[in-house]
Amino acid sequence: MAELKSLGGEAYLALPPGYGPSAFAYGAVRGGAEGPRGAYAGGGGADFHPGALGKSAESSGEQSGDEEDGFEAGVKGGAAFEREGKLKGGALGKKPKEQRSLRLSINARERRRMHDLNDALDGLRSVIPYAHSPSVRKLSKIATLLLAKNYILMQAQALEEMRRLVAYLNQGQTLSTPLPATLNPFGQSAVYPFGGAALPGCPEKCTAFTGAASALCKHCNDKP
DNA sequence: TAGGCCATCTGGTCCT
DNA sequence: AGGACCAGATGGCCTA
Repeated sequence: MAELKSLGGEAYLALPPGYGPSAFAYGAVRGGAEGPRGAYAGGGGADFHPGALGKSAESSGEQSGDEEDGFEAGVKGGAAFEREGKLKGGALGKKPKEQRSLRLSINARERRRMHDLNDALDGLRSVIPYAHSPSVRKLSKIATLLLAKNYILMQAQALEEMRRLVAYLNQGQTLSTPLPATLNPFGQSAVYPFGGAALPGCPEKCTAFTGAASALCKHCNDKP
């Protein structure tokens, strides 16, 4: 988290209570960051055959073994399935063997879908600035999403501040000139909250800025 | 041991 | 009809 704050200089990359350091920065790898735990080694299915679901096959669509593995009697959901004694196909009057085959196919698709989702989350993690050390536990899903959101907000504000600085440096131009729509994806009313009040210590210069202490403002930095 | 996180199964719903 | 998406349920693993 320290790394995050150092990048932004502010707390935009901080997570809400509960998703903070305790959520992922233990400094301990949980079964190996990309290790067995993440490799669907067993997952939930009590009788699920771990070996058949290696990471290599998950999102590639190669679920050749799906039709066999995972549907032993004791599988978690399978138990429910047995209990219910019905499913879509059953209602349609399919033979039990066809029902089972259809169910396995649906399960495999869902598994693949979730693996793709996890791959996307991994991709998101890879571009979020946090400690990517093997000694640091992988960000949880919720932490990844919250951190990504804050990171986007931080980048948006930095961009806005940079634009205002450019306008300020170009003294000849009107500081209040709105940015072209093409350069302001958030429109006139930005989604990120910061006001336009002058900084107390720098009223004559910082009215053009956002109201937040700015590392980009020379006057703010000069004044004690 | 409790709580957090996760993978998987499942049935329902919506869309093509 | 088949596929995608979703939410609930279940159970395993890990950490405090």
